[in-house]
Amino acid sequence: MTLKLIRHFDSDQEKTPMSIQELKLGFKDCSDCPIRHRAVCARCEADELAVLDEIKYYRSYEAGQTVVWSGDHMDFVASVVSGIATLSQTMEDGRTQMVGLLLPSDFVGRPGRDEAAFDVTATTNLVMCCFRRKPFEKMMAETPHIAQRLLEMTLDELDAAREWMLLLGRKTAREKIASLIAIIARRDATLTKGGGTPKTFDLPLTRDAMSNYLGLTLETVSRQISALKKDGVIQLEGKRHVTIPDFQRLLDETGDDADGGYLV
Amino acid sequence: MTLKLIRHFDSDQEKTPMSIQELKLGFKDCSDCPIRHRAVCARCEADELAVLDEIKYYRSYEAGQTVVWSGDHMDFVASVVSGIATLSQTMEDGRTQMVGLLLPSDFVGRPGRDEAAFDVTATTNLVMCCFRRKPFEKMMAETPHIAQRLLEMTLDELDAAREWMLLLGRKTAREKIASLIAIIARRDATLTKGGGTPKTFDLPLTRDAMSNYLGLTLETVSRQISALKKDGVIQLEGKRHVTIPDFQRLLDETGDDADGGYLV
DNA sequence: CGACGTGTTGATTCCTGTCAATACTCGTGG
DNA sequence: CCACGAGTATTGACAGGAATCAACACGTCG
Repeated sequence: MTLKLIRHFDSDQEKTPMSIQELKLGFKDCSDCPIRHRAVCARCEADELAVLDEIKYYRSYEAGQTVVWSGDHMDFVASVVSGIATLSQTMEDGRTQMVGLLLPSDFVGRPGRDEAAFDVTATTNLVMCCFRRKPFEKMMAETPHIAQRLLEMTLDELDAAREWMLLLGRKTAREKIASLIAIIARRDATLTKGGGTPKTFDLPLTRDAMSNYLGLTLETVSRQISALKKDGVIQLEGKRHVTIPDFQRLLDETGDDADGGYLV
Repeated sequence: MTLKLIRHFDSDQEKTPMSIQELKLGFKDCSDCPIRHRAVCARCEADELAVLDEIKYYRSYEAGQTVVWSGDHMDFVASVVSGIATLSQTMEDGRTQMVGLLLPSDFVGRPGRDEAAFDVTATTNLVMCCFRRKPFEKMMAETPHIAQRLLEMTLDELDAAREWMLLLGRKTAREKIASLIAIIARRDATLTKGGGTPKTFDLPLTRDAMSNYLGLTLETVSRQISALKKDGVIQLEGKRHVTIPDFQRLLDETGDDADGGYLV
């Protein structure tokens, strides 16, 4: 377990801002920020960052905590700095569907709306860089660099959502699992610069979270992972650590086009 | 059948721009345009419209025609002026999933990308207001009104895509059909100002298109429509004309929250 | 040790897909 | 005028894949 320097907030308690020092983020200011060149602030100049700095504060959550509930009042928007969060929807009878997977640099919240449309949950320990909503909106209207970057990010998310819709609507359970593993493997490769073979990484999601991502039950997820393992498409050490001996073999199982559209 | 004044283009033929007059659009310029206040140009001032006017041209397609194929080069972006188009993805073995339903005022194409990511098909006769991509991108960088509106529209689309993901991943066939009919009924009510009971309208999609929207087969769509009819949730005249005697009853079948989040 | 969270596996059900036959509408052409 | 075909839709029989219900394994933590 990591040190308990990351504080725990109950969602109905008043949350207090922290300074960078308190959080032990590992960086001092925006120029050292790990998401500096990918987040909503990516295009900002030094003077623009200074303005952002005025309205920002850090907040952290422990794995499993809810960041906001659908329908809650949200007085901030935020960027994920580290960790993973999920966006999800729940029906009255408890069926839930994940509708977004938020990774470092991803944006949470919607300018112009003060009510959360989805549940946001931290699936790992999570640090977010929050901006007070009103000043952020004002700044968006004044500094095109932010609005431009946000548009670009939103268009990317929309594309991803549409790929995801194909998966949910038309893929078999086996194809869904293969697709998810391929997505995670690709992302891991870009983060760690590990483009080699075999690819090795940890699944950052529980079976239950995977089932919510894929529109399956957790039993089906477990069965299909076992099947892919039995067929030699993946190898498992423990429950989470995956090795992919032949990435093309995995891609063949996803049902996607041979050339994929992605660079591998 | 409408007059054949709307010209037909084969997708591999050179497409020629048309003037407003040729197309018999029923309006003379942007200020009379039916989508003036909802499309990407909604926030533009008169002088900005004048610039847009320089780079725009109209194009029309007959029902069933493909507007662009996924992977095609696209030298324009566009707004739907009238008619309905769909965005869809197809897997190698022919399985297809609709990922967007484009109604009047909706935007097609992505600034900064010259290759279509999805198939765009006209499901009814369709008129689009096209902008040459390069000058449009230049203009976006210079006139915040366009970028602002596009961001707003893209965020709306992302929200809609996420609702759709819940439908695809977790709803039963019956709930999917009820949801689709409710969506169409709501939209029809906003267009025709017909908020009354019973609601009556035509389904603008074939059974096959509905199945692609919902991630079902057309047989299942047909069966569930028959079932809803048998149970008195909807009434049918012919194949397409629907009457909803009790809208709340229909909403109860969608699986959504009782209060819906939508104003009815 | 026992409780709990997480994950695997088995038996069974049932919803939806698949394959197939038929009906209806609309245009076309003999 | 009617036969014919194409496109659209309905319905039935059947199979199969995923959900459901249930038992059990494993590791961690108190």
